[in-house]
Amino acid sequence: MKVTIKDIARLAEVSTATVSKVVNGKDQKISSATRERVMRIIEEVGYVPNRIASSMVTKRTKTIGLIIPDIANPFFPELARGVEDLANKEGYTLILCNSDNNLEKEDAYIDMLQEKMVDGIIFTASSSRTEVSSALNKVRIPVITVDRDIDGLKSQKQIVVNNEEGAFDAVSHMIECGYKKILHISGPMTSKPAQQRYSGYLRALESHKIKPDTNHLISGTYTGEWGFNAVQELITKDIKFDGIFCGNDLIALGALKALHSNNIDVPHKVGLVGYDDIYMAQMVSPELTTVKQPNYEMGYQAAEMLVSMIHGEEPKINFEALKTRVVVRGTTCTKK
Amino acid sequence: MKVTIKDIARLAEVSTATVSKVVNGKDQKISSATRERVMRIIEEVGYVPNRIASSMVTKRTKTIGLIIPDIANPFFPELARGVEDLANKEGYTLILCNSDNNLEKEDAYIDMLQEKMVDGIIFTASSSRTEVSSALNKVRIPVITVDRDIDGLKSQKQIVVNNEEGAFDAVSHMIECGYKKILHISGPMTSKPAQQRYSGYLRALESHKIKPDTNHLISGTYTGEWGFNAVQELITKDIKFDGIFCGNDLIALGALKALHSNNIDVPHKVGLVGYDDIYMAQMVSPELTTVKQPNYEMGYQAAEMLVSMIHGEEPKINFEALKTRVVVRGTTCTKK
DNA sequence: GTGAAAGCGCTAACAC
DNA sequence: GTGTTAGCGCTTTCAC
Repeated sequence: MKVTIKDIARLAEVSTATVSKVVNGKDQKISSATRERVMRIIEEVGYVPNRIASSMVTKRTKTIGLIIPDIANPFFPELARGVEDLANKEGYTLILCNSDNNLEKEDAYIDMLQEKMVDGIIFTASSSRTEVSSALNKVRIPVITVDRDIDGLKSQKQIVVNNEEGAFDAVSHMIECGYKKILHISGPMTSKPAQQRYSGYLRALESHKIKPDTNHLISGTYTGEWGFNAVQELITKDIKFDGIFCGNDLIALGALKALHSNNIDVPHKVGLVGYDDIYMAQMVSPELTTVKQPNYEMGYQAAEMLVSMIHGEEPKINFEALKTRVVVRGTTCTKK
Repeated sequence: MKVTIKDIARLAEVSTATVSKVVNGKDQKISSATRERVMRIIEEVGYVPNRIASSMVTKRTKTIGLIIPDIANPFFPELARGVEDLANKEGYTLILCNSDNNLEKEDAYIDMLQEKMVDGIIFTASSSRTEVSSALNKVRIPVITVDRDIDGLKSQKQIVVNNEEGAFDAVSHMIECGYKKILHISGPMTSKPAQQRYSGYLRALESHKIKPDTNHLISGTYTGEWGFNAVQELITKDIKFDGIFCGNDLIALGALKALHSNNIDVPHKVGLVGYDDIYMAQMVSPELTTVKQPNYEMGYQAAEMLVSMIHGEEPKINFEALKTRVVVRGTTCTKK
């Protein structure tokens, strides 16, 4: 039989109220004699407070939910880690949900998290979500969206990165290196970041007076396989290019592999730039030039914002667009 | 104000017991007229059942905890994904905890998970854990250890892979390719898997009558940086080798990078084998020969086992050692 | 088929 | 400083 606060109270010959106070550190008014006695008993019998029961009365579970497409996608572990670190620091616990970019799964998780009475939700909407669902709309707890904003989500708080600018900087860098025919292998164009990176790419070309190629945009999925296949096809179809700006690092790594297997010299014949700066970007050779996304920070700051909302503080900022940075490594310049 | 089961009962002019039954599908004995009325009201007012309150009485939270060293380490996302998939399928929710290989953090999480009344825990012990802590010992809910077993954990159920055999197979493969001086760059030798892989490595050499080099074992951490540095040092110190068996893929990828930057031809001059078969192993060129760890399956099966224990079924097996498989790719053979 | 009522383990207001 | 007590929202037994 589980030992409860009543057992401790009985054994220590105090009331449950007293035990509750010492367990929760609200023991300024408890004499140190009783405090110590209570603590000794707790230790002796191995009492574990039931936070579920506390939650019943406090209306706080000290739990937050994180909904992402897929933790196995290298973009998300760091984000998740950032969230968990802040959560842990603030005494919160993290429920992890993988939506697989599936709207129904997303909605099911949103409902479930609310049933479990989480105090708030951090949410990376799937790339296919274009508008607010009814599940999302009836949420009455704080929600922060990360990386991808959702049109029409009322009183929305969000953490995003400046994708347009990041892409602009990356492509400008490529142009300055001297690459002339730069294509863009992107992720699914339904996703906001993909759209934004694409506009940044276009703006960079424009501002350098370069007219984009007819076939400049090749859109697919955010995977290494896609990057590999896209480049293979380019080569098969004999489409010319001397630079590729990729929608993310996975695509770029796949592209790099395809370039290598076709004996195309990177960076001398073709320049290659990714996006995200995942761990692996530095583990290939040549190392991948990419746009550093502050993934960990996004998670951490989102959690920070969420916790402050949970505590009832209106966050100073509703919208934080974190800065990206082009990290020049071995797949660009050294040039030509 | 939150709407509760009482509100629904009042609005539908039934008792809370009836509402409870329809919400939980125990409505065989409820007339379809009332059932539908109740469901309509629930829908109309947007009632969300409070599972915390149910948990109070059912003593079930339908939540499991997962403690791993670090979700940002590429080994764990797949494992976590496997756990979450099974959990979700069975109606469980996953709490994610990163221990950073820190025993205190681990113990704190163990306590916390119990306070939150999770129904069970899946646990990858940190590489520094050599014995059962008191926190771990007073756990009264099902625990499954994954990947790393813990000496002395009573009534332990575990999922591990056969590390010794995996290493044996990998090194045998290298020998058969013709590599003669094969070194082992390992992770921390305090960790069980590291020890087991090392014995597999030794056994393979022995069984092929090869005497290990004086400097054959170079142990460090499970990171790409370590692999890179280890190889650099080997080269600086002018230690000869024509094969490296690495403790994991990260180390191998780092090693590959160092080999490339020193213009050492892989696989013709040096053969290289990793361990784990992380996603990135196929994204480098040449693609990495490695030992496939069924990470996803480990997570999935661990969760399966855990759920069956939660349901009170003694699992048929207490100990499941999953098979590994050598995946021959571009960093070995093609030989010499 | 449906409802009344007890109680899960805890906190917080208030009394003493 | 410490105790009494009324719930928190739900499930479940048992009676009708």
